Amino acid sequence: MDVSVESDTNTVCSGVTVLLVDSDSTCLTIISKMLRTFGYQVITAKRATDAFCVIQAREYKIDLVLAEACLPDMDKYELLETISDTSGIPIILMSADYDRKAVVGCLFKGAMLYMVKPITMDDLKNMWQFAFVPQPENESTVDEISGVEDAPSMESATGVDERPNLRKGKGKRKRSDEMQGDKEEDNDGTVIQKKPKLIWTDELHDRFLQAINVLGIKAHPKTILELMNVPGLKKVNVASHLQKYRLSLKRQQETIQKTMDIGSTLEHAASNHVLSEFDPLDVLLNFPDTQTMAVAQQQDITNCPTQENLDGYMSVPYTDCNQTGDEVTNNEGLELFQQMGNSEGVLMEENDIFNDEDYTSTLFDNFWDW
DNA sequence: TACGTAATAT
DNA sequence: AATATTACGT
Repeated sequence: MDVSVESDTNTVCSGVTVLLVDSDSTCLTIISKMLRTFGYQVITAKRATDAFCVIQAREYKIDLVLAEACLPDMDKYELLETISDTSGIPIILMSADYDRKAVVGCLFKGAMLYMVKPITMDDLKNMWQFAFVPQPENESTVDEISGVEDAPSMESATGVDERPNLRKGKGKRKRSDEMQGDKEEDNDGTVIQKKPKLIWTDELHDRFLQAINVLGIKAHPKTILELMNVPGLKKVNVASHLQKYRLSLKRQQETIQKTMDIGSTLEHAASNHVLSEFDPLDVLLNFPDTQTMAVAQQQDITNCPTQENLDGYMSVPYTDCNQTGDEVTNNEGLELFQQMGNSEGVLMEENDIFNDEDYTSTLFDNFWDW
């Protein structure tokens, strides 16, 4: 060991929180240890999407992202776009392969530094300084063009985020009394963030519905996933949601069946002059239970509660997120669908598409009108 | 291997 | 309550 770590070197980095992203467990462990040796606070993630979730969750103030350039779930340029551009957190990339073009490309895309593995202690020693390099405001470029004024991003309402986050005093992070399952700490004391649950926002769910509409009978988890084309969304997410969706469909059908049964009995009774003075249809409409059922059936059966959630998932720019190579289908509908999702990084106009009554079909109409 | 379903866990 | 995970049969 030619690098000796002195105690005063420790203090230099001790306020800097690094989000370490590497799919390789060994790298993750080693680099994490090295970082902690210098006094960095380390949060680890194995996938780009996990890292993104950590950042979006804003539970920790990340000063620096140190990420392996080759991650299984995201291309390095996409990683830079999604994380660096949206959060403004400085990103340092690392990789074993040293392709000059790639390095320059990453720098051009906003990376602070591209380090070639293996990472040495020296590589990490001064890395904290990047947390203090002012980041360009890249959100303004779009707004300047469109002439729209800066919309205050609402998460600044927390009023805290001033990066870099050098804690005064030796501020310990939240301790175990506040940890309820989504976090844990390994034997090193390295904080490991478990992947947060996916929240099916209205937008996400709409996209899901659209995919199902387009696919029709071929709507299976895999195909839906591909068609939705949402970074970070996994097949299991879709499968789980699909299961729930189908269950609710089934319940809906049963409800309809019940109403029809009641209707027919009433009709039957009326024809037997038991209730001859009532118009069966009228009875049906005014019969409290059946009415509720009819109303219930009109509503969107799958309306997930709106929550303040990972705007992350939907605010991710969709453009260029198909490096993972979606198979292009010849289906016209599919192409339309893709275009639509990729057009603006916005899924759908926020107008009054989403009203209660049968907004599925409204959406679908809108889809074809696109 | 992917899928669907039910049961169960978080 | 919503979502994730697991087990198991297809």
